[in-house]
Amino acid sequence: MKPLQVERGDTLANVLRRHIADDILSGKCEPGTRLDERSLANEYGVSRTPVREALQQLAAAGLVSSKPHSGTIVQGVEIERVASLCEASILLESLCAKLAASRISAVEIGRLRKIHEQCETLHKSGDAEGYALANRKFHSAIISGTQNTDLIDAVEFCRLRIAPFQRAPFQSADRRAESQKEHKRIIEALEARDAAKAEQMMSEHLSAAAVAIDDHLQNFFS
Amino acid sequence: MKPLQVERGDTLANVLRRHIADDILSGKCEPGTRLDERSLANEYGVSRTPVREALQQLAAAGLVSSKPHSGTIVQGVEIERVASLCEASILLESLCAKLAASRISAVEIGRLRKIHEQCETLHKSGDAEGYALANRKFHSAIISGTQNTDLIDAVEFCRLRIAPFQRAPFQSADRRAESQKEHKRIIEALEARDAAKAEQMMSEHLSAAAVAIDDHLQNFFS
DNA sequence: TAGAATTATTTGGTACACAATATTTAGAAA
DNA sequence: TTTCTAAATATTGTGTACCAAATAATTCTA
Repeated sequence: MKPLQVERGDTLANVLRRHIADDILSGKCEPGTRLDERSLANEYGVSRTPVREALQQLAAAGLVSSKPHSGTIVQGVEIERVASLCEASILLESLCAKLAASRISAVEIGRLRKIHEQCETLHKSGDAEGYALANRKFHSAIISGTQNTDLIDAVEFCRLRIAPFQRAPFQSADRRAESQKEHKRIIEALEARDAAKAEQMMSEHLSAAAVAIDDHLQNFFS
Repeated sequence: MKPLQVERGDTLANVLRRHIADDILSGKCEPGTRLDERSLANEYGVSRTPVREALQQLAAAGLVSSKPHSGTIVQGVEIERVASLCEASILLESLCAKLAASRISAVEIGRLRKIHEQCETLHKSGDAEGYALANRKFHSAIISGTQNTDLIDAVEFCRLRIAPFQRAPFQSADRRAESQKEHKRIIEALEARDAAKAEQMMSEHLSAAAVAIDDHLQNFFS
């Protein structure tokens, strides 16, 4: 039974949501896993009520899918769906990179550089999980650079869904090294305020990532 | 007490969510209105549980905002936020139009034309509410034309938030007439499979809509 | 073996109680 | 009067128990 702590101004349901979301994003809960309310309630030592609410929030975010009376499962790996997710992500994030080129602040670029350095350290130390996490931060930082909360929300909404599939490719040090080079080019384009180049670089980066994800899935299903 | 009917394979919470969402989108619940659970439960003759779940879903969609222990209110009219919403919507839907130009099926174009005709009828009969609804369908049809469910979800996620503010401008017959012309040009671009033009036309159309929305809000606050 | 009927299990919903917190109201002090 | 503090209030958040409804699993029959 895992102990939970709720800060003031927060709710148990929210804590649960984040906890379960972490388990999904970090791969502890594999896609396809059934999440039944009673088990989770027992596991965390709470009643069904907050568990239900947490699951509904996750369903709204698209991390799990639930059908009335037949429970909720972690969003599954349907290979053509991943392709669709990758395409959406490429389109949306390229758009963000283009926009961010003219809007991201100097402070934010500084933060971006710092994240990039952290990525480098994690890559060299072989911490694939850590790298995946830092990579997410890197992309979020660029999306935030658009300075438009509603655009940010929409794009993050899409990114959240693809997150569970983005970890796997980073197990490969080669892919991490490639990714680092691509990140560097993106930062340079942003610093140069070159919108077209930032868009182009982001598109190429995510296309490469998409290929890596697809590769991994193909291996998985053979 | 409003009677509710739940279809098989659906839940009361979902029915409630749609009902409340309609009330918000149609302007029956004005922005800023407090939605307390007990009142809603009494109003619909149900218990608090499904009401809570419906409200949480609406919060996830961004139609209402809720803070722990202090209830949920219909998302308010902050004028700079509307501008941000409009910009996000312009960017995302233009992207969709560009993509849809090469992907939308002939059947879908047919459906689009039909919706366009309905819009024409509603416009001429002076039914502003009906026009606003049909207008939403028109835009959704184009977004769906991208054939990418994840992109569709992300864009609709943004569109849902702006919906409450898009009704007002259509009170003006002039704006409806302009809108119709713009819609026509968009359809023609899509039929010609001219991606650049479809993108351009959609961007201009939504920019004009954004100006109309802003105009209306300025009048409202003076 | 395939299909139909039955059972089991899980979710969806109701009702009620109580705890926790934000908000408001009233009161005390400056 | 004003402002800060403290109690009162209302609403949300969570727990418990129970039942209904629907799906999933199982058994039985043809």
